[in-house]
Amino acid sequence: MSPTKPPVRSSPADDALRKLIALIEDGALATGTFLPAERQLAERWSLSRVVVREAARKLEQRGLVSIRHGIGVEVTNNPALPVQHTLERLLPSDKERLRQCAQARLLIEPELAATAAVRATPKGLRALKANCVALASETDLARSAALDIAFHDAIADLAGNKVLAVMLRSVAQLGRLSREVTLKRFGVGRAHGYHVRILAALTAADPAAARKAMKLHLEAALGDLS
Amino acid sequence: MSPTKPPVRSSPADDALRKLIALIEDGALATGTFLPAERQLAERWSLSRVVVREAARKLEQRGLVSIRHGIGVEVTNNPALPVQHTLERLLPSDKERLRQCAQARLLIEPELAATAAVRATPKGLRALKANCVALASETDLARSAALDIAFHDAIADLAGNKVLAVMLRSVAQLGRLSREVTLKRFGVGRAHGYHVRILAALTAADPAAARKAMKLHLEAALGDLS
DNA sequence: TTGAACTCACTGGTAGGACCACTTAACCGT
DNA sequence: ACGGTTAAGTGGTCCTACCAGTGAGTTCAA
Repeated sequence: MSPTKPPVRSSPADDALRKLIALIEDGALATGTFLPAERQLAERWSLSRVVVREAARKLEQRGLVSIRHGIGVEVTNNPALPVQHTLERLLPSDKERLRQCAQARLLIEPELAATAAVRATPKGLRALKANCVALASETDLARSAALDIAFHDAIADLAGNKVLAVMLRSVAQLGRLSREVTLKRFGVGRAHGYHVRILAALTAADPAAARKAMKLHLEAALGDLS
Repeated sequence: MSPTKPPVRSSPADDALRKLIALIEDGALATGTFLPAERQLAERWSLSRVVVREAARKLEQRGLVSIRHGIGVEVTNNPALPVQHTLERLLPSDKERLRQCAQARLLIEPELAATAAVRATPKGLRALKANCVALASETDLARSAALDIAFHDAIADLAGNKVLAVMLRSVAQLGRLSREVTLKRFGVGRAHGYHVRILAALTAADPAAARKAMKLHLEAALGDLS
């Protein structure tokens, strides 16, 4: 009798998940802001709190939000997080994980740098330069590491390949602590020097030079691990 | 007074998640088998059904299991799945996603092939050969595509870098349908020819030849997209 | 005998209400 | 002005009942 039954496949949980994703991606919920409370969303959408909860959990697993007990659900939008989880599970040994991440970076990043050299925009270059300046005068270790990662992320974004960008971001964040060790041992000066050279190659729109500079940088930084 | 309070941070949900992960990774629950019913696990561990549920959902998001209404929770162990989700969300456009995945594969796979050439074991090579033989005589399109993906996955495993392997697996599965199109248009013959050449290079333990053969294979297959 | 429909006992999915645990900020007495 | 208390907000957990798919066994008619 009712031909609309079979075709529709929506379940309440899927609906809630989709709605939340839409809210976040449409910019209605910017990163750093908080989602409405679970109870509110449940009432507003006429759903039980359970389904809202599960939708939020899925978002958390996908790196879109961060759920904090007693605080709320914060929009983080870190697509690299699920990849990090996967790699941490697959490679429990810190040492081996870092080694393979290093290998991956050595393969991916020089190519990203080369691509970025030909696709860089003035705006992007200015941001990289600002990062370099900030790194030079930064004394706090954690912030230095964050700036370092941001520099590499920005280059990946400039290259325009989101697939490679999210992969790089994942492995880079996984090696975050080891990077702090390196920075502590050698200071930020060495990293800053390499960054400047990479930036120069990008500004000159010289792919070969960018590739080479990035390769040298990584080999120096990653060589410290052994 | 009680110094044991602050240090312990375990929450019921985390406990359940950890227990399930342990069960799966220790081999107590092989892939393809089913987890005990939610109600059973809840009673067995003296937890509410909610926390067991949430643990199962997290496992699903991480690609470890697949939850099916009315059936049960099946262990799948597909670490590439979360990465696929991420990429699908980041690149909604099929065309652009495939283009960037192709670029990523072109960068990663030749290097994996080269590494595999020097690290291949007799057992691994036999498996690859069996895959080649199966592909040659396979007529079903979907199964052919699956064999194709399996061939590339096996090479990634031989290379020994799980980071790159999971990345490759993700992008390869994302391009699964486009691959079926290619296979349909050109038949399995062409793909089989390339695979044979790659296998020969691996058997000869010749990294340069393996790299080149893989590069040719990808360029041929991916060129069909344009 | 065969086969199609039904029944029933599973599975996960949803609902609603009560309460626990954590955070924050406002409040109040010292 | 300070420090502890309180209260209201958040997510976290529990319980119980019920809804919704799935599959196997049963029944009964052709």
